[in-house]
Amino acid sequence: MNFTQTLKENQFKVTPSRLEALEVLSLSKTPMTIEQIWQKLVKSQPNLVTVYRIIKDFKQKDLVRQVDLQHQHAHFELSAKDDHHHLVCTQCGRLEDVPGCQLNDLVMQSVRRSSNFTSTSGHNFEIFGLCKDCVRK
Amino acid sequence: MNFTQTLKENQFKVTPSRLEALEVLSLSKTPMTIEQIWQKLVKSQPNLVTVYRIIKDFKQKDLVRQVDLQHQHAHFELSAKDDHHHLVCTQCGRLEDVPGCQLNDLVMQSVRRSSNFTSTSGHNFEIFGLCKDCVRK
DNA sequence: AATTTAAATGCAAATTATTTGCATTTATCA
DNA sequence: TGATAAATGCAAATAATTTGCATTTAAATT
Repeated sequence: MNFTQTLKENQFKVTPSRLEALEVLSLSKTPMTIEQIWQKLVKSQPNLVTVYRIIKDFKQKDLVRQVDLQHQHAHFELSAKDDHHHLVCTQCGRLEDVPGCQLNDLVMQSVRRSSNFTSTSGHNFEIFGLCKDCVRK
Repeated sequence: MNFTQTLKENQFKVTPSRLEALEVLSLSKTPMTIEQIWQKLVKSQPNLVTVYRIIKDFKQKDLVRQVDLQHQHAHFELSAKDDHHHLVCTQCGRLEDVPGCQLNDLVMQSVRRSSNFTSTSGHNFEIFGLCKDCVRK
């Protein structure tokens, strides 16, 4: 995928931080916090505030989606990644991707029945429980 | 529902704040923030910190579930309420309950296929989009 | 009913996450 | 190459949540 093009298509100026942010997100197998993204931005080394702003703008343009794992901070992942959901350990935070998404019919059905909404931009589906390590304790 | 009994069953001391918190949550049609719960606690008038602690303890015992609407603070609702999910407006925050939950099979299937998890305590499913008022603008 | 005790609460202060204001720099376009 | 609007950095503000510690209270025991 061409990050420069992605940025241009979304009316963003092509800056080193934004390019590297896209790269970092695309390489990550799990949703990342702002702090985690920031630490991976070794080439551009932007200010933490800049990372907040970049990700916020990406979210607004639906380039990334926000994932809430009920930790103490938001997580983000590229929207371009395959639709999937997550298993989250409520004790240690351990995370597992659940590949594939069988929710699209349900989403459409929900919208069809709604009187306030006629379209959607995305959805989140997280499953909480104890991972095998935490069950032992 | 008998709130005193609910508290005792969960090894909580029966205090005015906890009783009223359960009452307030049970009367609410939408998930509430800590601040909103606090403002409704007119009889017991506890400190805001106490509300944080009460809800945290309730969550630990699965009396309430946390709902993330991607606003700037967490929301909570009684677990006893029917399993359902939410339509959330990404612009104005407008919220609509989607009654019923057809996700249990999917949750069980996900767990069956997982190597790290063998059980779950709950799940969240939120659908994001623009409500009809915000679409107009 | 009075006494004991662990748990619950209040208050002040700390911590963490996120945002804002403003001055400076930089990507883009004429 | 120069002009300009957007992007960035830095300091400080705000918002959400947590912690420490002293005091109060529910409930178990006498």
